[in-house]
Amino acid sequence: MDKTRLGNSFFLRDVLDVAPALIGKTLVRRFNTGEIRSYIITETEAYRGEEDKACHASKGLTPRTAVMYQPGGVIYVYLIYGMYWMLNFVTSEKGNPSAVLIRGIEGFNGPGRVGRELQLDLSFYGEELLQSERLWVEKGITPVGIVCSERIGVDYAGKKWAEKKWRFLQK
DNA sequence: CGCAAGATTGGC
DNA sequence: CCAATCTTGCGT
Repeated sequence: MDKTRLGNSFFLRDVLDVAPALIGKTLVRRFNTGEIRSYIITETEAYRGEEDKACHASKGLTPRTAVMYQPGGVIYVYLIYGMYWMLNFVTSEKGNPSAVLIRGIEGFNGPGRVGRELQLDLSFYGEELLQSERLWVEKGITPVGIVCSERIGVDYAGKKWAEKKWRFLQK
């Protein structure tokens, strides 16, 4: 096991700490062909607990959100608009359903493009980042600067939650 | 059981 | 502006 792979202690923190900390980290994907590609994470968004109306866990514990109730360090993927797989990492301790959406990696901006590049599918749901042979996160670079802004596409959650500046990106 | 909307993207 | 494409949650 690689020494630089980020373990559960990295993800067992508040999602508002983990989301910005992921900027500059290295996302590693080992494809079925055996090819390994690495990408620097450039943009993330935090979704924080049942009270966050923009977070899927605001619907409570369902088959879809169940993985978010696990301890941090596992993968949460879901299909949106029938064609895009969104990549998320669960954070926080067990029972505090939060996750970080990976909105951008170097060369690929937008969560849909990220999922397409990484060739994600439902089989990644619940996979542990510390154990996975095909997707994990490693120590990366020190970002020169991180800026935050409002999350994208969550107006439906109402003003209180839509205006939270929980989107983080490399300056 | 039907249906509207979605943490999006790309084309017209 | 709007279609693609399908899962999910909610209303009936």
